[in-house]
Amino acid sequence: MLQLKDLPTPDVLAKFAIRYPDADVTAVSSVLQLLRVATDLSIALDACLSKHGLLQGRWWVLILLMREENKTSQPSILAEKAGVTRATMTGLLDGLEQSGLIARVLAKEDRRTVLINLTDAGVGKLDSVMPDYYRRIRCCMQGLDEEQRQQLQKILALINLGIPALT
Amino acid sequence: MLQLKDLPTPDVLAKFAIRYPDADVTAVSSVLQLLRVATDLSIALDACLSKHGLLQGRWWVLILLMREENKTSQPSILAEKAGVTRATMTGLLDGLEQSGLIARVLAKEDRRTVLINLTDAGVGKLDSVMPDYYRRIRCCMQGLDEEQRQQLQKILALINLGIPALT
DNA sequence: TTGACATAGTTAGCCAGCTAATTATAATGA
DNA sequence: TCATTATAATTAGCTGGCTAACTATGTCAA
Repeated sequence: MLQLKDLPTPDVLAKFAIRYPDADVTAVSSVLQLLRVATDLSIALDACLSKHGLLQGRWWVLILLMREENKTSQPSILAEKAGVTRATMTGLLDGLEQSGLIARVLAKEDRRTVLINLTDAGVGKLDSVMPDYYRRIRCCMQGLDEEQRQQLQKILALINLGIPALT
Repeated sequence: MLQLKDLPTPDVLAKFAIRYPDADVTAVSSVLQLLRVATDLSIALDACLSKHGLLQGRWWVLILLMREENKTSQPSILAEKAGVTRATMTGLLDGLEQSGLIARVLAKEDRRTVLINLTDAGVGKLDSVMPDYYRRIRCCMQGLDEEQRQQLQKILALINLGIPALT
């Protein structure tokens, strides 16, 4: 995702709206600001993860495993939940296995499947990352009171409703 | 950016909040939903661009040039405004030049700089993409009235304030 | 039983970002 | 003046996504 450092000023938007009458100025500026804030957030959180030697993809796999009762799952399920292809998940798991944060174990009941285990080292890694990560999220949301957080969630849900119609 | 298909349910969040007391549950769920909606939006808009044979990076360069009075700029300035490195901008411009949408012209006053011109074909490409793009944005924001759009912008600005403190 | 199909995971190769090093030109100060 | 430093753009090589093709295993119906 691009960082969109230079959002259009109102007069630039207005000029584009003259050339392209389909433009809904307040919709466009809202969407661009939304994309921009999300990108900046994502970059800032990436920086936090990389301080701990992690990238977003691998970190998310650790979280997904941590959610499981027995800290175990399968590559295809992890891929689905993380929103990446199975090929990409293979690569993520390769990296995590090399770092000793997960272990691959062959399943007995179906020899096609591989079970992915979060190791103690993996749990330890999360225990060192998550407090830092959560502290940062708390910090950047501290300017919003509970009502504003609910407003945000409601508005995001409304936008989300419109997304399927785009495809 | 990951697609985050599987956001934590409230009870998963609560369990994590027990292990990691720094977690601010409503902050975390707001941020995750924000990232998720933004990613989905970005993916949907990418799909729109790719129908027209464009990728986000190249398309954004065309827009930046279109904003200029004389439809001209420089690689380093474009890189800064698009939030990519100059090396990446070189690659984006290579692609656009091959498609004939921009032209490189050597500057006379400083022979280190290259002037980038949006060609007529480049303008034509924007003229075919933008109406479609704007129509989609209008469509996904149509569920929000003017007041909600303003609320969103205000809330995003508040979050944005907190981001610098993260780094 | 066995041939067709489905599923799990991996491999190979592409692409668009990135950093670091390189080339060419300009600006500056002893 | 000319050595040093700064700047503009590019090139080379890395990485983590992707798609498509492949291997191995399981399922199911004729």
